[in-house]
Amino acid sequence: MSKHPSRAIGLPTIQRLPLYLRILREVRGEGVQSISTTRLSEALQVQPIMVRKDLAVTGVVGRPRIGYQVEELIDHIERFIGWRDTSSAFLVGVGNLGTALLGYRGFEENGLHIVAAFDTDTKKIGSSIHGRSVFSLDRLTDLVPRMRVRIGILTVPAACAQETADRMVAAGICAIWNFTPVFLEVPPDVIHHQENLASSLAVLSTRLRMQLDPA
Amino acid sequence: MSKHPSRAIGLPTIQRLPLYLRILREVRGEGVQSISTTRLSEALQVQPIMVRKDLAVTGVVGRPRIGYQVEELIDHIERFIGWRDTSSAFLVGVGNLGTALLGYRGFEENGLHIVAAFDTDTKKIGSSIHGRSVFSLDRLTDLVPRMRVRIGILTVPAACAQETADRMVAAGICAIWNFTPVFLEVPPDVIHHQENLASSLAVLSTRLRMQLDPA
DNA sequence: TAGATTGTTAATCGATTAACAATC
DNA sequence: TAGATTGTTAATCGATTAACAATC
Repeated sequence: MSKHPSRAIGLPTIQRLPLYLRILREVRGEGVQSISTTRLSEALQVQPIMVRKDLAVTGVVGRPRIGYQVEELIDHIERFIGWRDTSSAFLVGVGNLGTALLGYRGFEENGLHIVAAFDTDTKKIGSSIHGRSVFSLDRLTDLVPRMRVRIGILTVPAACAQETADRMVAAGICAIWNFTPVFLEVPPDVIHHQENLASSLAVLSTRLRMQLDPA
Repeated sequence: MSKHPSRAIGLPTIQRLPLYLRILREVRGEGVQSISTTRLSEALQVQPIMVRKDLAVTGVVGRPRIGYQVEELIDHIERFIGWRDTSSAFLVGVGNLGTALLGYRGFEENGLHIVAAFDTDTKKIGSSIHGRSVFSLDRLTDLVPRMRVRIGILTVPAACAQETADRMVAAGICAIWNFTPVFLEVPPDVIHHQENLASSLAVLSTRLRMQLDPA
């Protein structure tokens, strides 16, 4: 029961943990029992010391000469991230992106279960998309507490992002995963995490521009 | 014609540039002519000094007391990122995510034009999705040079990610935007940028876990 | 002019990397 | 035992923030 230092875990570290997890699950599938940071660092193309530093935040302990027990390491990472037991989520906004996320398999293996979707379009309400019912947005207030859902995935058009977020908050959602390009204002106790394709594209575009036109 | 220091622009800076751009386009639409870093920093909830540092990399020059010319600033940011003239891209893998990206409007305004899609599924080949034709993957080698496409968007299943990336590279693609969770091996002159939903989810999940169970 | 804002130079902070003792 | 690997402590590097002179 290692007590983590409780505060100030770096964001980069948290972002790398799922990358290790993916490799670990892969080698577990191959029957590998233990693994060294050297091996992990090769797969991810980072320095071994960084891997050790990252893994340390989960409280896992390795053995010199041997490395880490794969099973134990997976367990520690999953616990640290909060992926050990599945969280339920609602998805609001069944457009292109919303539909795609409903069909995405990767969430389940990372402890996220989208239990239902919401929209304001009467043509969509009552239908079922990738096995999940689409409810009227009006039902949110009712269903969030009843189904004890804490996570809301926001995939509505930018124009109604803030308004929809407000409704999520009012319904009792604890964390909003925001796929719109809008900077939301939410109360300080509500977790807000924004996904930003434009930022990501900018990295790609800038590199490409620099390669073609170094100046 | 300010010459940027050419090397070592921080990644965080590049990722923030599109965020400024979004605000700037918004205020331009309202007829605003000039804007201060104070104003921008409020909209994005970052420090004003960071905004000035970020904008400086684009070579734009502001005026004390006034701020920056909105139009000029937009122009500089777009040029820096390489969004001034549109780049053509191919999308490979027309599953859930691929389909959603084909329907996403945001790319066009950020200088990315997806001109066609590719797949190996004969049921999809020959069809049209969100206005773009779906070709057989075999046509990639032929069409990349012919249409002078430099960017490839990879949305195939994880199992065939590396193989498909290899075909992109062989066809002459310069930059791969990888939406699979696979760490690709590509030649050093090929730009590779990986999108990772799991990393992003981990940030949200960890915060939620820490809020519920601080220890 | 007075004062708000830019842009530069220095200080702080955090993340990555290096060095090395401990250990199986 | 010898040697590979962990984990800790120190050094480096880069990004953010602070201070302040320059300027419109």
